[in-house]
Amino acid sequence: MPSTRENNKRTKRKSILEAAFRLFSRNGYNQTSIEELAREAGIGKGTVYSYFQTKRDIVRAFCEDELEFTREELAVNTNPDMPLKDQLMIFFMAEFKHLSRNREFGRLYLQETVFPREHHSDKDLEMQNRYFGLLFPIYQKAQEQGELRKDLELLHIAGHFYALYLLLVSCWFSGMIPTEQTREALSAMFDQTLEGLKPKE
Amino acid sequence: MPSTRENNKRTKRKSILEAAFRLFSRNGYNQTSIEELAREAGIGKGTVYSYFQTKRDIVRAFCEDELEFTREELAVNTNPDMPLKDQLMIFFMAEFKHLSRNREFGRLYLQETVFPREHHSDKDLEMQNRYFGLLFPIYQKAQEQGELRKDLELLHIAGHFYALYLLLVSCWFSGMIPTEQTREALSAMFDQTLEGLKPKE
DNA sequence: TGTAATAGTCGACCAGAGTCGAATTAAAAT
DNA sequence: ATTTTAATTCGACTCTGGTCGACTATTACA
Repeated sequence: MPSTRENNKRTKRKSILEAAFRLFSRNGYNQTSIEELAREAGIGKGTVYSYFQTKRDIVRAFCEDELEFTREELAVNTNPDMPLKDQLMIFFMAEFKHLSRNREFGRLYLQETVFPREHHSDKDLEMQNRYFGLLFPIYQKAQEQGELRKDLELLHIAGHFYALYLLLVSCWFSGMIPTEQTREALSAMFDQTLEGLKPKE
Repeated sequence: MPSTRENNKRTKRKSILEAAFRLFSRNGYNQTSIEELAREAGIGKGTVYSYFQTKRDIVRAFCEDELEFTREELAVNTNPDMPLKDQLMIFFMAEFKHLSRNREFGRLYLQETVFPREHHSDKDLEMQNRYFGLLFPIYQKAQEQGELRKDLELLHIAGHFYALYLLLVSCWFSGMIPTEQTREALSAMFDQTLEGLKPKE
């Protein structure tokens, strides 16, 4: 029995996120006040804070939903028999596409995720595990097929590629790499790395 | 002739930074109000804002000073004849030491530097150039001495190691790597990478 | 030395993030 | 149906980052 309450809660949460998306996208994060946001969502200011702890948490929730969606979609469209390089490019470029569509959101989310004030919470760890769960099998298979050295820990491999992705994103944010060149840049960095991680003949 | 004015300005700027260091370190960034900071520095609130545009700029200025100091010190203590790996470890661990001593400052600084709202300013670019200026010669020499493949661009090499350092820092902030294990973790990642970047026999 | 121009200081003020407890509404108990 | 209990909503309120313009000290110039 879907009680009136639970129903209401989910609806309101969604309407807050939708209002946030509209307003943040149109006017920017800092230019949108919580009061305005509450008005747009048709509720009182205080109510917003019973759904989200802080203004930033709204961004975070939005990104997490979006990211999950992106990754689910990806898990379907990806083919585990492709070469490692291709799979990595598809994965990280999808991630980047999501980021570039929501530059401001993505920025705030990354700031807090990559350099968090507190140690990772359970929620963070869960997100991380889901991320690894998506990539580990790909690296593992690549090891089995001789595309990667077998003496490397999966975690190190995953970290290595993730680090390069972070660098790309950082360069993009700071304007060193324009959007059109991101693919090429990432590709070059991955090639360089894959060259080093493949087994010796 | 050091005019009364310029003298005063430098003194005040310093006293703001010192007060900020004391208060931010003791009570945290968010727990310290500008008014409190002004009181500690012995000036009015408005005056703080004639020295720094925003509260965060205070952190930024502090870090830039500190970073410059760290790097100058390093330039003296480092020996260009050491193996590449050793030099890199010294450089990045010095950087990390500075970070871990001022965790909160470093965090805020990295957030803005790695994922900036705007494209890099002239000041940012200058910092970056000074950074590259310190490392490029090291990589170049390593290429000449056969420690690194010669077909790689210096920028790519520098980016690669910097990316790994960023990852380390991120893992440290999120609690995945405790302080005592940072050296070991960085060392392992560098080994893995150097293996891939060295010339084929 | 006196006066005009300029640089530097200050705190009252404003706007917006986040809190709190009173009021309202839904669910449970009788 | 009525009362009790608990969840939810709300906006007045607080606190703080940042602005503004009146005030003061310094310098330039007559």
